[in-house]
Amino acid sequence: MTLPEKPALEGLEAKWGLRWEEAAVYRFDRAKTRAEIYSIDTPPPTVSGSLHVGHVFSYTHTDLVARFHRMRGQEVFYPMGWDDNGLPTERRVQNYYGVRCDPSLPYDPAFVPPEQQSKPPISVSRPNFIELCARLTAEDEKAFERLWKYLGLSVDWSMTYATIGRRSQQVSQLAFLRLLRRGLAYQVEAPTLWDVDFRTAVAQAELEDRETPGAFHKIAFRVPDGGAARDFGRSSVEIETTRPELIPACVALVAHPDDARYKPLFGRDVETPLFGVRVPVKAHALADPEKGSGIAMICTFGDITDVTWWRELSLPIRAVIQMDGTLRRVSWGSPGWESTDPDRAQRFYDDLARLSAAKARAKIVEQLRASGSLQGDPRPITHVVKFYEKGDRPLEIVSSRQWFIKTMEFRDALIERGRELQWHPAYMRIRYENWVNGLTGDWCISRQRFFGVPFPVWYPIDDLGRIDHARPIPAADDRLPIDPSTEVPPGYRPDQRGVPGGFAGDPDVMDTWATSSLTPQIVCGWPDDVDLFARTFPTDLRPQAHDIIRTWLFTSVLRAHFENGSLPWRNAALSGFILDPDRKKMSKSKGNVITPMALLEEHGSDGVRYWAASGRPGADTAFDTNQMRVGRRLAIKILNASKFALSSSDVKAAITVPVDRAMIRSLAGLVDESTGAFEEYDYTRVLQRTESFFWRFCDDYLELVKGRRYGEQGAQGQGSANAALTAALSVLLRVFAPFLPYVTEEVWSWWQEGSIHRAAWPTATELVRLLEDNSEPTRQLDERAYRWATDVLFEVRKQRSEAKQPLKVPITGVAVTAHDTTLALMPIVEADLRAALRVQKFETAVGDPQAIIVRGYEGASQ
RNA sequence: GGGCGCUUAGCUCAGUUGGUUAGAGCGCGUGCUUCACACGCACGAGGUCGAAGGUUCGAGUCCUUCAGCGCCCACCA
Repeated sequence: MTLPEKPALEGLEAKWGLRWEEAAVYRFDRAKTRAEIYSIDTPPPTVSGSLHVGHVFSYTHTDLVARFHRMRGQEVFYPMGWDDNGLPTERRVQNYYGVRCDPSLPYDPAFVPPEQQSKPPISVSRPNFIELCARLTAEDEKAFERLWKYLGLSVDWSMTYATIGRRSQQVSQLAFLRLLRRGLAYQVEAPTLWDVDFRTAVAQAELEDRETPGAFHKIAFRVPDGGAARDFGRSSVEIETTRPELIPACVALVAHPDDARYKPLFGRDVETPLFGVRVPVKAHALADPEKGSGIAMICTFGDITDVTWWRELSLPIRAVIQMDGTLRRVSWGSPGWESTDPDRAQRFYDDLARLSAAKARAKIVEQLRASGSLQGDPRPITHVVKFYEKGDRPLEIVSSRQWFIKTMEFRDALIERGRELQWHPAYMRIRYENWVNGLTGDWCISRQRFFGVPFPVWYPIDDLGRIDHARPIPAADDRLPIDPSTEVPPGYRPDQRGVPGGFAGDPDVMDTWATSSLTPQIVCGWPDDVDLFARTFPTDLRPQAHDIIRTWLFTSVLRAHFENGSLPWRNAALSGFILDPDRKKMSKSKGNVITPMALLEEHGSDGVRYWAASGRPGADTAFDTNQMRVGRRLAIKILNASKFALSSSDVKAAITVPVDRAMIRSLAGLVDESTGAFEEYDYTRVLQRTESFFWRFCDDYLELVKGRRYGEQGAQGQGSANAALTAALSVLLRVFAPFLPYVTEEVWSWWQEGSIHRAAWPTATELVRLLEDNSEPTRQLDERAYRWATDVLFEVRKQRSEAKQPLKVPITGVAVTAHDTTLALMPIVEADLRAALRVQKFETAVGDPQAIIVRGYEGASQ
C-alpha cells in the first residue's frame, strides 16, 4: 500500500467521475429480480435554462438513498430524465431563433433556422418548431449531465429520457387513447381557465394567487317600475364589483336566500346600466351578505364563483372576453343580446369592443360615471386574483373545447391510494388529501400550444365543412407516436386535410403534466418492455419537491390508478426548498446567480453534498456555504485520519486491548443506528451521528493509540491497534460513502479492491466478530476503561490549556486520586495515556473525591 | 376561513418511546507549529428550550390555550 504524502481533495471529481464511468459502477443490471432491485422514478428537471442550488440540494437526497440501497446489495434502477416539454422551452426557442409556430403549415424538411434572430418572427410548422426545441434543449441537457456527474449522482447514464422524446410521446398518447376508450378521457366545450397571453387553457393545479391592486365600483342597477320597485321600496339596487367591464356579460344578480334586504327582488328582473339588459335576481347560499353590498353581479365569466353560479342556477351565457383577452364585437338586439334600448347599448359598447379588459374597465368607468350609474368614486383595494403561475395577466375564464381526464368521481379512491403510500415525512400526506378534497373539476389536459405531445386524434369534416368533434378518429396504438398535423388518419388521403368530407387533426397538445404524470411508466418500459416493467414497477421511490404534490405527485397517482390499478411507487420522499439566509424562499433570480458548478468547484462536491444532506426530508433549508466548508473540512479530515490509520498497518493481531474493543463495539452501535435511520429515509441523522462519532474517534481514539500502534508497547498491542484501526476505517468510510462519494472512494482505493460504492454496507456483526472476547463482564470493563481514559485525557488537556504553557514544557507527572475500582483501570490505559499526553509518569492514590492533578504546571504563571 | 409545519446558545440545527447538572457545528475568546491534519489541535465563555396553564414523583419531550414565522388549500363578488 502506498499512501500519498499530502492527500488532497482537488481533482477527485474528475478522477473518479471518469473511472466510475469506465468501470460502469452505476450500471443497472436488469437480470436481477424485482426483490433485488431498488427502483427510482427520478424527477426530470425542467430544461429551460440552468439548474440552481435547489436542484443540487434535492437531487443529492435521492442519490444518498440510491447509494445506500446499492451498498446494501440491491441493484439500483436510477435513470435520469429531462423535462424539455412545454411552455418554458417554447418561449426560449421563440426568442432564441426568432420563430413562431404555425400549426397549419406543412413540415419543411429543408428548413434551417436563421443565423441571426429574425424580426418579424418567421412562421414555421409544428414539426419544424419541435425540431428547434429539441436542438436547443439538447445543449442544455448536456450541461445538466455534466453538472450531475460532477456532483456525483450515481445515475446510470445509459438510461436517460426526455419528456418530449419519442418514447414519452408514445406512452403519453397510448395512455391517453386507453383512457379515451374507457370513457375516462373526454372532450367538452365548457368554461375554462384561460391565459390570454399564452392563449391556452390551464389547469387548476397551475393556478397561483397574487395580491393585485384593484377597486370596488359601486354600480346601480335599475329596478323597473311596478311590483319589484314597490316591494323593494327603491328604484335601484347597488352592486359592488372589481370588474365593471363585465357588465355587458352580466346574466344575473345573486344574494343570499336569507338576506331580507333582497328577498323582495328574488325572481324579478333588474336592468343593467348602460346596456339595459334585463337580468334576474337569484338566491344562492354562496352569496355572502357581508361582502360588498351583499348582492353580486354574475357575469360569464369573471371568476370561478361565476361559473358555479352559472352552472347551478342554469343561467345563459353572454360572453364578452375573447381568447386574446379583448372584448368581442356584439350586435345589440340580436338573440342573446336583447336590450330595452339596443341603439344606446350599441353606442356604449362600440367604445369597449376590441379593448383589453383593463382598458375596457377604464372606459366603462367613464361611461358609468357620465350616466350616473357609478355611485361615488371607485374604492381602491388589494385583492387576491388568480394567475397562471407562468403568466403575467390575470386569468380569464372563456368557453372553449378542451380535453379532460376524469378525477372528480375518483376522489375517494385517490385518497385511499394516498394512504397506501409511504410518505417521508409522513405529514406530507395531509397536503395531498387537502388537494384531492379541494378539487373542483376534472383535469383539463389540453393546451393550445405547440411544443408538447399532440393528441393522437383527427376529426371528420362533414360536407358543409364543419368539424365533427363528437366522432374523433383515434390513431392506431401500434403507430404511436403520431402528429395529427402532418400524419393522415386511416382511410384518408393527405389531400383531404381540411376540406369538406375530409379530416382535421386535433390542433392541441397535452399539458406537460399529462406526460410527466407517466414518468413511472416511461422509465419502467411500459407497455412494450414487459420484462423490465415487471422488474421495476411500481418503483420503490418517487423523490420530489413538496410544492408539486398537487401536480406531479397527484397526477402520477391518478394515472397509475387508472392504467395499472396500483400506486406508481411505494415511497414518496419530499424535499424542502432552499431558503435565503433570511429564511425567505430563495427566489429564482437569486438562486440562479449562484451557479451550482461554481459552488461545487469552490467547496468540492463532497462539501456541497454534506450541506445538502443536512436538510431533512421535507424541511426547508437555509442556503449556507458555511456548512459546505464544514463538509469540505470533514472530507479533508477523512483523508488525513485515513492516512494515519493506514500507515504501518502491516503488523496485525487479534483485537485484544480493551480500548480497541470498546471503540469497535461503539462503532457497531453506530452502524445499527445508521442502517435503521437510512431505511427510514432519515439520511440526515446518519450523517450527523457518523460525523460526531468520527470526530471523537479522531480526537480521542487516534490520540490514545498513537504510541501503541507505532510499536511502543510491543507487537501484540500494535497488532490490536492496527486491526481495530483498519476495521473501523473500513466501516466509517462505507457509512460516509453515500454522502461523500469522492473522498471515500479515494481513500478506499489506497488499500481496497473495487469501488467502495459497490462494497457491502457495513454491519455490526462484521465488527463484533473481530472481538474474541465479547462477554458481558469484558464489555463492561472495556467501556469503563475507555471512558476513564477519555476522562483523564480531557482533564489533563484542560489543565495544560489553563496553564498556557508551550508544549516543550514537560508534564513531569499526573497525580490521580480516585476510587480503587477506577484506579484498577489505570494499568489498562496508562501506557496509551502517557504516549497521548506526553506524561512522564502517573502517581495514583485511593481517595474521594476524585482528583487529577497535573505536575509541572501547578505553579505556572497564567 | 380550513389545514400542516416550525419556534432550543449570536447563527444553523440535534435532542428517538417524558428520567440524573440541555447537546453539536459555525462564530467568538484563550493558548499551542504536537512526528495524520494550521484546510490543524486543545481548552473556554454562551441557553430560565416562543408565552401561559395543565397532567406527572419528574416535561425541551405529553395535553389545552395563545402568539410569531413559513407553507399548502379555499367559491372573497
